[in-house]
Amino acid sequence: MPSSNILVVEDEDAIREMLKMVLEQAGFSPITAADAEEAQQILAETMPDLILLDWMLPGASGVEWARRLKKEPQYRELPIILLTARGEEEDKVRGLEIGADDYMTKPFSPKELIARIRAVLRRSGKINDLGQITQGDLVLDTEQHRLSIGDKQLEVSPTEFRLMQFFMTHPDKVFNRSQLLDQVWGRSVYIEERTVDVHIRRLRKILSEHGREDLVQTVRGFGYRFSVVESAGAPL
Amino acid sequence: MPSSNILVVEDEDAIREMLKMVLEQAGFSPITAADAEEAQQILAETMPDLILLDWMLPGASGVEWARRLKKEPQYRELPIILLTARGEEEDKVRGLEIGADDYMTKPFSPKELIARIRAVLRRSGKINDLGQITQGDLVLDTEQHRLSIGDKQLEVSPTEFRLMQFFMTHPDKVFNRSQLLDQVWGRSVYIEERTVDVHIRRLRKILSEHGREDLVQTVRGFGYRFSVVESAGAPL
DNA sequence: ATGCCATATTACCTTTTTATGACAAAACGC
DNA sequence: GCGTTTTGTCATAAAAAGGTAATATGGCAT
Repeated sequence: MPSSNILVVEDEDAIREMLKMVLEQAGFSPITAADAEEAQQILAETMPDLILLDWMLPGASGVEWARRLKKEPQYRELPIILLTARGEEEDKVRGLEIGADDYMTKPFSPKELIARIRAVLRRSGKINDLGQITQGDLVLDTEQHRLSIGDKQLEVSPTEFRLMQFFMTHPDKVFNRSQLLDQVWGRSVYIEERTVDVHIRRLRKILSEHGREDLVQTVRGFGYRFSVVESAGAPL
Repeated sequence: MPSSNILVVEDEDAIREMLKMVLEQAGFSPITAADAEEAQQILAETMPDLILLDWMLPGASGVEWARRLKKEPQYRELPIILLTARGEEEDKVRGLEIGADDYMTKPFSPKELIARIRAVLRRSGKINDLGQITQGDLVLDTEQHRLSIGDKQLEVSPTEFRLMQFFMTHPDKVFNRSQLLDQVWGRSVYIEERTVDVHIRRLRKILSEHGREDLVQTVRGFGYRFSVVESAGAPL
């Protein structure tokens, strides 16, 4: 698996270098820029998987640049984590307002930074440029309309495909039956909530035939969750 | 009641439903009311963590109701976010005057709304940036509906989860059984007080299986307290 | 040492929730 | 049209959770 490219936009040399080191250490491939202009040039050449952006930048402010980025369709889905010196709520709200995916206040621990980057990357469902969504060794190809594990094709019905697509683009989050009906079947459909159970079972059956047992998890009293990470309480 | 309860008071059906969906999506548990009266009834039964209140309501105006609320000690600390169609400064000032914690003008983006709600909740010490509640090395994630210690998942039942959530959002404070029943089970439930003991025990059992022994403490004659700090009386 | 009271623990039963299997209607491909 | 697949629903089975009551334990005052 090629490592994720992280575009680091930070004007202070020391911090930029520090970030670069930390990211490399964690197995990412950082590309650095000192200001928005330089970052823009890099963007023209290569599409990173995530941007780490300093809130305060000389010239065009980082936030301003981010706002512009988020208006361009090709960059809309590019996750951005903002870095700021201050931890003021107001900033935070404004940051998230413009579409940042997360927010960190300096000083922060490298550990936390890495954790958040991973979280954001995972949340974004890692859609690659081929229109594929990957979760673990599952690959859902929207263009080909195929779901596969490795090179094995899974035979899924249309509804199962949509359900799977929704799950894979929203991993690790619980949804109740009503939400699933809304999202997968479409709002304004009058369908028994229990029907969701049935489709979940059908999906599970197919997955289990390929040795994937616990991807779709029951959250009793609430609904279901898709997750590629271990769910059970690991034995001590 | 898996996560933070948001009481939504909004008369327009469409907007109310939209808000409900957005909030659910974000992992909150919305409870809706169409007017102040209905909202008042809900308040009598369950204490939400935050109120989203429409400025203009039929009958008793939302603002009027909010003002009354803020006079009652038990509701004083309950955060309120006002929603209004107009963006007039005058309104805003009046809104904040009566004690609203934030203010949003329609139309607003769901993302911004969520960000503000989280900001307000966080200010009141209830939730972190990611929608998680952290106490020591315990992390309760409302979105994922997971409770974990480090990367180990704890298997808890719905009631245990709610109980834990309540404890984690109200650490270091003693609650008697009646209060716990009200808060965790919801007012208007007739349940034996001793039942709380049983659930406390079940929670303790799970926690102790992961080496956390004294998080839920007995306060003889009063009730129980959750605390991650060392209980007094254990000299090194 | 004893009685009392509050909490802890255990066992049991009921209710709630989810999983499953079967079936018929609907949609689809040919 | 006709056979096949897909889909939604129901009835039932299975599992999990919740609540209660009975009992055990422990601290404390007498």
